[in-house]
Amino acid sequence: MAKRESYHHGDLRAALVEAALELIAERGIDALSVAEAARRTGVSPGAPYRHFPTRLALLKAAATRAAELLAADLRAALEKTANPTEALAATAGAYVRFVVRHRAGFDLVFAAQLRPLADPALGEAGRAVMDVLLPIALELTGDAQSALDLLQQHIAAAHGFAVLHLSGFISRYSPGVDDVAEGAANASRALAAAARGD
Amino acid sequence: MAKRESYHHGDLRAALVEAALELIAERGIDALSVAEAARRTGVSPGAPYRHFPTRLALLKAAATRAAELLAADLRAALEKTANPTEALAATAGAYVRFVVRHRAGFDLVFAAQLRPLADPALGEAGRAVMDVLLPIALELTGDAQSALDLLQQHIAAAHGFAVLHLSGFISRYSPGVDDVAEGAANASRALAAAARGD
DNA sequence: GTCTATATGCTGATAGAC
DNA sequence: GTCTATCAGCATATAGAC
Repeated sequence: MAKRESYHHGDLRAALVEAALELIAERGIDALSVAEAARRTGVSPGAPYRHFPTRLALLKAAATRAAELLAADLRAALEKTANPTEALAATAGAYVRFVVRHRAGFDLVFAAQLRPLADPALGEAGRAVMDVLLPIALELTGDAQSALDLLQQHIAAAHGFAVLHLSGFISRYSPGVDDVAEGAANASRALAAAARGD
Repeated sequence: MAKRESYHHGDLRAALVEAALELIAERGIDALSVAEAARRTGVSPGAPYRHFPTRLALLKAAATRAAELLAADLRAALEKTANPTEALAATAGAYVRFVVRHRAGFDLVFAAQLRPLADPALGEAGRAVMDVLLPIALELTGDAQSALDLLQQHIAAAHGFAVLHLSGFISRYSPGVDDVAEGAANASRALAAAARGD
């Protein structure tokens, strides 16, 4: 359902969200600026306010889009994984790559600042991401509480690898993204093994 | 060795670093502003430039101080730990508490932005932190490479727990810092067990 | 209804004169 | 150290063109 191609853009809203994601990828969440997103989209500084009443609204839209992209990446990583442990490890690697590419992950999608529960689209997108991971953890642990615990550990480890790589700590030991992704995958294998009660 | 108590402060430099750490704790690393640090210290906006040529220099000094405080917290956590696994777990919990309190940890101390290797004081302070953790990992694994791998996993997991708690993700499942610290400690126990080759 | 042009009012990083 | 600029970047508001 494309818009009527009225002005310079058929869909300025979507273009702004894309620009916002690019900006976040380059300079981080805090550096997102409505003015800069407008500049990159080739519109005037006031134009975004037809679509987003405030900077926070644009950030929420970007977070929602990020969650959709993340869920897709995680689902893709799950194809051709043989067992639950390897499935979990695959999502760890995919998550690291996602965060390194977009400079954002669960921290953006679930940022308290965005009140994700108050925004239906964002809340739903976040839930969709969790829905990809929860069945894997459940399969590994059997009961719901242990599954949540494992998932927390798994996500925390992957997120830590990603952000510490970005800030430069991990990269002084393993320079490439591939190494970092593999490191996170190994951590998740270890956590899965422990959760299975080995 | 106090300065000569010339103007309003005996030691403006130290006061500014403290103010910088407070600001970071309240609003995050990106929000550190020289002007605000000056305001809190009760001096004019230009005063800090007598001690720090640039905002980045103040940030480096704050990172150095943070590393010293972190090393002290980790050492304190190690007292009365019975075995290497519990020692590792204890540092995970202490690290989470530190990051939650200061809104900064390894990401600040080793931030590539700060070129920690080019700053002797910061580089040394960062090394001191690692020197607290390395022996524990070595005791667990026996060889250096596995120790580094374990340490990476351990730090990444603890850091992930802390920052995801801060952004609001973890806190929707476990509200208190204590729970989060314990979650990180458990993750490190699992990682240690796997590294020991269970 | 969607945008452009432009302005307001703020905050910050520095610079220079005292 | 102080004070007083300078200059930039941003969020957001408004007026009017299409």
